[in-house]
Amino acid sequence: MALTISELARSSGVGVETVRFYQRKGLLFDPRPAATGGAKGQRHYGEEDVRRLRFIRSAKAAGFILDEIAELISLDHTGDRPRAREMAQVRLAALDLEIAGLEAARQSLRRLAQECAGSDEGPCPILESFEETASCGGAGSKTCAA
Amino acid sequence: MALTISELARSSGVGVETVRFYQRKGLLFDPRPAATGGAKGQRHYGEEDVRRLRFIRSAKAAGFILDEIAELISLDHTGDRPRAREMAQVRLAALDLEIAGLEAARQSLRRLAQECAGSDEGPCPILESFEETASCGGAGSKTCAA
DNA sequence: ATAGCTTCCGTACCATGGTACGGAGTCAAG
DNA sequence: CTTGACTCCGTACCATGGTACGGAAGCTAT
Repeated sequence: MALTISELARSSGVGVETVRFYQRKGLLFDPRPAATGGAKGQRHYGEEDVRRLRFIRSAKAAGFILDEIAELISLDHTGDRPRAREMAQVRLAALDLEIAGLEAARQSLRRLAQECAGSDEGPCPILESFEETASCGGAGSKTCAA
Repeated sequence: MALTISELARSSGVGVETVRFYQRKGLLFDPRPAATGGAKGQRHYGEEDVRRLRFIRSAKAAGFILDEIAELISLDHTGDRPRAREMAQVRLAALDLEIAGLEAARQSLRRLAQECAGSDEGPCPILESFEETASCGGAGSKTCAA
């Protein structure tokens, strides 16, 4: 129940340097305000830190950027529900677009993989295999959503 | 049928600077080898360039990075089908993981949005709403796939 | 032929999310 | 009480994918 930084890092599958990076960003408690842990120079971590680090990983997976994650964490403290709801809904909409884009891309890609199958006969039109997927209906992650 | 760089850019919804960036990266024909267009200093673009630019956009949507897209374009010229198939399948597998991750994230996010709904009563556990989504089964894009 | 918009080109800069380095301090075991 | 591992901290560096800047040269309409 009193983890070192490397144990905390391992507990969530990130590197020590990443934990320190998150501390600098304000996503995790920073030892510099001393007075928190116990020892003078060295900080130890507990359940709360593990939970926060896991939350960061999950929120990142949902497509939030680190600055937004910082905001979410502060919202969790202040309890600003309208803002929390808004952020969730905005991200949800973007997520739906991203997923749709990736699914369209998957179709094209499957087509490419199948047409270029066999050994050497038939078509293998790499450039053409995506042709119908232009415009934002089929485009993806960063380009069209976000 | 003889576009300027800004017309080419607009035709695919990117910026002029982006087109030039792609040229530097080797994704699009580069005017510097002169002898291609017609005029001395200024280059004009045709259908081929538009198609390539659109391909880049689609391949990016499928999650290929620019270096991979450069390789795909060269494969289209050399006709190395096994390599093309391999790249498509690797990306396809990664894409399936990414989509699964994003869909898991969507569930969590929807839960968050719903629980923080209403006006002020009931729970709004921002940090907890992702708790069950740890590990790679529910993690996403960059972190777990790729 | 001169103004005013593009183009060309190199170079520099930006955000995002880390990753690495080097030196000093701390801690626990032998 | 020294050795070796781990920590702290600032600072620098990295990849990815652009975006911006500034000067020269070209194109186009008046």
